[in-house]
Amino acid sequence: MATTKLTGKELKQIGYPEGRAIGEAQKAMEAGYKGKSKKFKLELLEKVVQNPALYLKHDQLGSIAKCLIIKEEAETVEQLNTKRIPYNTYGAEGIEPGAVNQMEIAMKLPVTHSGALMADAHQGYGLPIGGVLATKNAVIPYGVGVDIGCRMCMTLYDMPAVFEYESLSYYKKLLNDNSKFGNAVFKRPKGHDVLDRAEFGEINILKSLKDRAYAQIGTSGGGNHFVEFGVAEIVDAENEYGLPRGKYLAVLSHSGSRGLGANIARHYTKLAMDKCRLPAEAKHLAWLDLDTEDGQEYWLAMNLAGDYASACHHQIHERMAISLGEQPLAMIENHHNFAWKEQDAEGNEIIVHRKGATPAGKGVMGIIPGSMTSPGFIVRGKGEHAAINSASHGAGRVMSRRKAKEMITRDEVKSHLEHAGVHVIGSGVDEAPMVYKDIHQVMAAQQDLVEVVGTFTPKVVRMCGDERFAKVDS
DNA sequence: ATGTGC
Repeated sequence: MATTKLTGKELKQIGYPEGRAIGEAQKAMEAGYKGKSKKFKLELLEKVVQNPALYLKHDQLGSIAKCLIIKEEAETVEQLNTKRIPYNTYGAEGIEPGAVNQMEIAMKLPVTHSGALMADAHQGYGLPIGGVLATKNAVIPYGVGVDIGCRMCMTLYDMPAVFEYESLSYYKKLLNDNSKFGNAVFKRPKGHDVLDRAEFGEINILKSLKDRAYAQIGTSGGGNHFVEFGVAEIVDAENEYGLPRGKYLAVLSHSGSRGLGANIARHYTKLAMDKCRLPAEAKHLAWLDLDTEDGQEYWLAMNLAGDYASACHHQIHERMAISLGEQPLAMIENHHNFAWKEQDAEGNEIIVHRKGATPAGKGVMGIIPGSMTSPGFIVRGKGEHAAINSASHGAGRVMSRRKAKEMITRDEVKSHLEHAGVHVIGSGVDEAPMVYKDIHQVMAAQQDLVEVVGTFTPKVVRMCGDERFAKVDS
């Protein structure tokens, strides 16, 4: 019964390790010991964990014992290398020491091939945000990040890019009608091929995530995610879209894979940390070998989450195009939280993790957003091997969310936005423009990595209003 | 990032 159901926490208290044994124990108790008291169950399970070998052949408890024993055999303790592989840093003067420290730990992993630190780097879990890490046949869930497939997407329109007083309410209405933030979802979610993918039926964790993925498709979530109208200005006449130099009305979106990716990340991070034991300072860098079932499963699930994130953006832009009554001239998009199979300079396969970094292989197009009141950039990668074909994924935070809530007032943000002529729906002070680094300095630090094809100036922005904090609405 | 918890 619900009242006597054991929690993972209780099982850990009697000595159960993180991992499958906990789930097996819960299952066994529900199946064969349903009427028994909590005390009885806990005492029984404690005996199993203390001497699993005795219970291997037991009808109800054998599966728990198996997990406990196999786990012991599978668990290996990995050591860090004493020497770290050298790596390049871009814009070092603007990067906090915590991020550098995390990168240096990552460069000592036995599976590390190479790495680079981007100019917008700041501290994260395991690998810093703005960290690029190439490994040999291993994938690090925390090297991808919690929001798998977090990405940018921009559409450009052959429409006048004017934002006068009369047109503001029109753009605000389009944003309100065609995007959903926070917990909100569309009443009638659009279908998409990604929802029919076989992985949803083939991988256990995905079975339980499909319904919510269906409900949340086309939504943006929270945090630093946004959908905005603005002015794109193409400055490179030799661009691959055939766009003449000049100004365009543009829609820019930033979001990821919602609950789907978050739960995939959580599941496989736990699994990796369970199977791949590392010294405390590196524990979040636990990896999955790509030749194992878990590693292959994560790879498939990660790619599904990436495609789902992409689908969400495409639906946002599709809804906008319908409302605008125009087809976009071009769409530019890129993941910036993901892992790819790529090749090093000698042609060997490497697994490149970009955790808050823009792919910038030669000729690869991408978007590097600034802040609400500073421009973003449409960029073309230069294929710089020293940066592992990468660039920053934005300006980078200069102030934590918590600090922003302490230091910045709603009025300050309001007057800052007013002065810049930017109109905002939603957002909190923790996403105020002043919490970000100067994008121009960041771009200056990565001139060898990308060339600028165009700029984007936000005009009407929608973010997730966070009612717990001062809401900025102007 | 995430129904922000395990």
